[in-house]
Amino acid sequence: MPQQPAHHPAPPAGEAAEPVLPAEPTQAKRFGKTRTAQSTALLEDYAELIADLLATGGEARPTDIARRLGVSHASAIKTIARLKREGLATARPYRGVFLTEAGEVLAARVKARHRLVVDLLRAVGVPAEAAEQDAEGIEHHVSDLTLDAFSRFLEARK
Amino acid sequence: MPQQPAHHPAPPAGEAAEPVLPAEPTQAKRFGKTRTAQSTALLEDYAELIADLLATGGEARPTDIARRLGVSHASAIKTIARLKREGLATARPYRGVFLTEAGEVLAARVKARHRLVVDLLRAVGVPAEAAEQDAEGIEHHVSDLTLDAFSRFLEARK
DNA sequence: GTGAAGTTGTAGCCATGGCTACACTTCGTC
DNA sequence: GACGAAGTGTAGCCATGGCTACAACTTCAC
Repeated sequence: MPQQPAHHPAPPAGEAAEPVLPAEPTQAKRFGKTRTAQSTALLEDYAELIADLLATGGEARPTDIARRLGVSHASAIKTIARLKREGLATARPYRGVFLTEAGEVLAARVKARHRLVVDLLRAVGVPAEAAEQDAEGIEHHVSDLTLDAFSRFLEARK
Repeated sequence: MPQQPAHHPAPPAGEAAEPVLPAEPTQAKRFGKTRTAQSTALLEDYAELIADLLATGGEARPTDIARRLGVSHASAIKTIARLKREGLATARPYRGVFLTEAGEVLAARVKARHRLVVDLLRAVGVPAEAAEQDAEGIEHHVSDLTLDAFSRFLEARK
């Protein structure tokens, strides 16, 4: 959804175009980051699911993915196309979806992160069902720094 | 972004339209919820910011809001229009933005939730800056149940 | 091999939430 | 009071991610 890039028709370009750092409010950076995160979240979810399907069932068909996520197959196919564009997956017509090297890496990272978030929520007393559910949304907004902290916290109280 | 509603032209409608519960996979519900959350997140952020501006500066002008969030004023105005549509804010042309009763309530809830999330992150060892930043994204995905757990956890170790 | 059923892909619509460009207030200064 | 700067509003574009409808392909049973 964010399409900041590509735009900015480059200020007049003739006249030095003032190098004014717009004194970007600190809140703005956070805000932008949050908005952008949402754009990768979907790809992360797909990568994770595809990895899961391939690992267990052996096959990741668009229809399976759509059913698991509760969206129409058309939506799934559209997103799969985007996965391909981003170099995370490969898929030949009527032949199922596979992850590229990069896709595998992403999936593994996402999966590990998901577990860590769920574990932390459980550790602070969140009921299992709520932990699973909320983790789904939370995980996409957890920075590496925070992840480290979670990890240390869990380690310490083990 | 989700526009599930309004659609569903109602299945044929002539023939009983099988009451088949599609055996909705549990994952689907979580997924849908996450996707939908994103749609309210923006309104929550705006409500909170407007409340903040009104409380401190006394005025909430579209341009101020835009600057604080790092978006163009046009984008801000568009979202303010949506706030109005949803009955969360009022605004007369060239006269600044105000929150309705409902908007105030939302803002207060969001603010409290934000604090709670930040406090919890800090409590498990996340550095201050990262806590603030990640909370911005996380807060929109924290259920009441989880919020309660956070609250109890913080209380217990106080 | 043929046909029906299921899967896949494409086209086209809608709302959100970014953006720029341009027009129109409003306000402060002189 | 007139003027220019700043703020406001509108229009129109783009990408994402939903959806339905329809067409094309595969598969499987017979």
